[in-house]
Amino acid sequence: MPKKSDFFQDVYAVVRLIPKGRVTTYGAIGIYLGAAKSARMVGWAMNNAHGLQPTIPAHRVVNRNGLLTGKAHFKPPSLMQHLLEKDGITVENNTIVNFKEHFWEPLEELKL
DNA sequence: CGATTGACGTACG
DNA sequence: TCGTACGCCAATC
Repeated sequence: MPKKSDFFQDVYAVVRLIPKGRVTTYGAIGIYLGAAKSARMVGWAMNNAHGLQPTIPAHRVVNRNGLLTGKAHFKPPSLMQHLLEKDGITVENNTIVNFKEHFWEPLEELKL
């Protein structure tokens, strides 16, 4: 059977591997997959991941600025911030506080 | 099948 | 520092 774009599957795998209390960026995932310039595809993967199983912690994936750009796609939109705070992450003005400290880079954690 | 859109990021002025 | 332009690739219109 032909398998679908491994790119999307890989995105889901990486997002699922994000530890609790940590966040990453679309660009970081794209770089890890070897598609640094295809950060948009990561976003598309999330869009497709919405509602699929296992649950994808997309709330831990934000843009490079630490801004919850995808919060509008959650149900309700405030759910994203809620989940992040539940993980111990402070969110203010749709932006992660101390984003750099919470940043989780797949290349450093998965390269092993 | 062509044009537009999109949960991004970088480059340029 | 801010705003605009472009690239990237898949899905949608």
